[in-house]
Amino acid sequence: MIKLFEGISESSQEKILKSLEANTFVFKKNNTILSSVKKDNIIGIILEGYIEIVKTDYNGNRTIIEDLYENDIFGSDMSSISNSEYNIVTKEDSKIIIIYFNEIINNDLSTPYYSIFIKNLLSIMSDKMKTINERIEILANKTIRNKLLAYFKIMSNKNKSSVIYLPYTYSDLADYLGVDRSAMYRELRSLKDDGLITTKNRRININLYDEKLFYK
Amino acid sequence: MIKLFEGISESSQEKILKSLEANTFVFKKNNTILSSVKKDNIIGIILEGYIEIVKTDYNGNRTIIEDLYENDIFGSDMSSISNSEYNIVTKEDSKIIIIYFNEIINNDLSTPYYSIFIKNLLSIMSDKMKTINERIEILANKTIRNKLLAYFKIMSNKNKSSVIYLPYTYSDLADYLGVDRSAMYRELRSLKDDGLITTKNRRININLYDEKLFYK
DNA sequence: TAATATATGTTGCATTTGCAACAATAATAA
DNA sequence: TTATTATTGTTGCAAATGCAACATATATTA
Repeated sequence: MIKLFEGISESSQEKILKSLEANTFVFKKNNTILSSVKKDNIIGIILEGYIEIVKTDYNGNRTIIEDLYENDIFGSDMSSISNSEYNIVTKEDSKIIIIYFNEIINNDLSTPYYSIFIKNLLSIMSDKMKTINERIEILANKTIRNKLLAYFKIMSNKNKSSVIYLPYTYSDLADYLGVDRSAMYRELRSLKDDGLITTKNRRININLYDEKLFYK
Repeated sequence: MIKLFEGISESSQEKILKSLEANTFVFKKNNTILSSVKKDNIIGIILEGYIEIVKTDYNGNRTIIEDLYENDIFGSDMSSISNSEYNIVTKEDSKIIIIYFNEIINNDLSTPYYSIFIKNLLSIMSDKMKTINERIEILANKTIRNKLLAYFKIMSNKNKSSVIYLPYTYSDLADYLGVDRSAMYRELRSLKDDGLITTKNRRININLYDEKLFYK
């Protein structure tokens, strides 16, 4: 079920999409679907699949901005004044809708179903802001250790479990945390040595309970 | 002019605020207006003044999350699953509106002016997402030098000028960039030595043009 | 299957950074 | 005005980090 269309009949969905000049696209796995071009005024909504937004700067430094799944949105949050390149890459076969933000704002379709649509969008954006802010909370930490711990805590809270599964490789995690991969490994080892985590492949068990050690 | 009410008559504004159970508050300078308590479901809109959102973690590490002026919003973006404390502090006498987000979503007031209101909010949230994302772009840099440069570039682009004025102290800047103050000073000196910036108090002139040096 | 590419894991070393501690200046309050 | 507090500016040093260069293991593709 697509959250964006919650409470809206299929025929109304079509009317909305038509009036917004929205387009649905289907992409195969591992395709760059949008690079730097014209992502200023669009909102993309993932209907199916798994895509990743990756920033590459002038030095070739890769940063994973976010991983997006069904119901997630992108576009409204990409900085247009940066001189880095954002790439939107499918990690699985994916289906997305692209809407022009101005169309949403300027459309004066004041039907009940359109107002539900807008509220759904508002709600999705609010969720997304929380996600982006968690990212800031992680990145604002000064040490790799604390970045990892912040990441683990947030993931663990989300899953309501002390076990988390990395959604990507450890290299990607380093890119997500904005740190060097080998340095991150050192810290992971140190966390293991301190008994704060145990890992098996991309499965990480977190012992949150020894708070003193946790925040050393 | 308050962007949130753009295109809405004063009488309609009142109706909206009443139906959303919104409250307007006035605060004197240097007051903590909301601490950790119950900020999950609210949106605050700054009508007048200047407020700052500051995160303090278990170790006393301070992070400036954002500085907010007229028309800015807060609340929808604060992570509720973190174990850090967020404080919202007035830096000047300020006037804000607090709205419960659920009221917005669940309100079925489908009048034309309410739909304008929602669109205004959508637009404000979209702007805010851009701002938050710029923050990520800054924090994702590995070195203090590059964080500073990213910050300068973004500010300079915003002002469309190679001169920027820090909106706060250099100590605050360090907290904003998530780095140690003295280490930041060293980098500032190095940037000056390389001729990339000149400073006079909180006025910073940026020489963007020597790109090779800029991204060394 | 073999060949190739990607991911994991480790280390030495130079650089960057955080921390603590200090002095000097500027801003604010009594 | 003077006293007090906050900000600016600097330094030595230990710790953390990035970088480069590996070896090994695991996936992926031909």
